Amino acid sequence: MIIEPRVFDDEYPATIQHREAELDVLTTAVEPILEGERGYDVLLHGPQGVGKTVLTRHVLDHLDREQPTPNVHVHCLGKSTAGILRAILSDLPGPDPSRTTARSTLESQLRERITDPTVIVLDEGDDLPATDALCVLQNVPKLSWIAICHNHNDWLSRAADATRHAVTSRTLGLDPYSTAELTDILAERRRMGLEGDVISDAQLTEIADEAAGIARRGIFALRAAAELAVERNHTTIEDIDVADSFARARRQMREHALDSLPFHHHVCYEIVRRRGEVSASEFHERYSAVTEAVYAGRDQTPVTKRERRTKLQKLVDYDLLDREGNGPARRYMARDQSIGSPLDLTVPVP
DNA sequence: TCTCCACAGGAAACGTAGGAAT
DNA sequence: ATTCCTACGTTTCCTGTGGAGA
Repeated sequence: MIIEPRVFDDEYPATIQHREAELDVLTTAVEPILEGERGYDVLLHGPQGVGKTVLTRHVLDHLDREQPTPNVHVHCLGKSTAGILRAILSDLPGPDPSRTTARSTLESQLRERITDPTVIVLDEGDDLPATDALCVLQNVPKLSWIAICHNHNDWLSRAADATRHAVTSRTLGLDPYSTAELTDILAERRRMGLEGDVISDAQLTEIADEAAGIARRGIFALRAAAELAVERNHTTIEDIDVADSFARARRQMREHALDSLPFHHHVCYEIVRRRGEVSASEFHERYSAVTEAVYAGRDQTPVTKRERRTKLQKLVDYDLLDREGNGPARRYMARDQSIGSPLDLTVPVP
């Protein structure tokens, strides 16, 4: 049924549909590069899964075909200024900087290595204003950047004046797609990734509608529907497969997110998940009760309350936990209690 | 309404691993 | 071999906030 699984991956280079105006703005921003000049800096914003990264890749691939232009894609989430600079240098020709190379050294290496127009894509850049990375990059003559974030108002209010000034005329927002637009996008994936007519137009529209304009959600659901049909020995995707696809797609996205997190996060997640819902005080009480068993024989040691709060925040950001209330009334709950940690954690339930 | 307590989260300090310099 | 330097993860300290109880 699925003839080309890659079609449903985030990185798959599909054609860009229903983003003509946005494509134009981004293309104009990199146009000076064709004249050997530095491009314009851009802030690209919009909800998760509406194609910000895909659009950026498309524009840079097109630019590269017209005139070979180095570009570096950096995942900024959780990185410090030095971490971002190091990631850029690692991707450029030349020796990789070490973990402890001084920041000032990284800055001068960057200026030395970037002699031709280069574009840096700062993906997941919501926390960039808290770092000095943009100030450093703005001082590299031939370098321009495209920062990708979710909430641009918040981003701009936290950004340094120079940064805000650089993107005032080039802040570009991507809205969720309409159901009709997303149906078109899904139809293309159907054509490239699935056998014949295994799914009807009406079913595609249903998926698009349920995805509420979020392309990634729709594409994941389409793949999930096909997987379910195969597992159930259906010759085509049936309505029941479509109906069940959304839960499976959400589950896959969350499992992937949990997989990517380190040990402490798994401990915190499991404590909340096994209870379903806990208050902050119950959480800390439980953490203290299980640490001896959970951390026994490991390199890591239990973390303090303050650090646990940071881990919980990350789990909320990753859509694995939800929370309600403020202060002492705050409660944490698992978004999907059926998703367990892939690590075999022994968190005894009393 | 006031006081107390626990939590949230920002900022600074600290300890450590590991690369660079001597 | 040693000493120094750096980034990073974590802890410590702190201020602000909200609910519970008097």
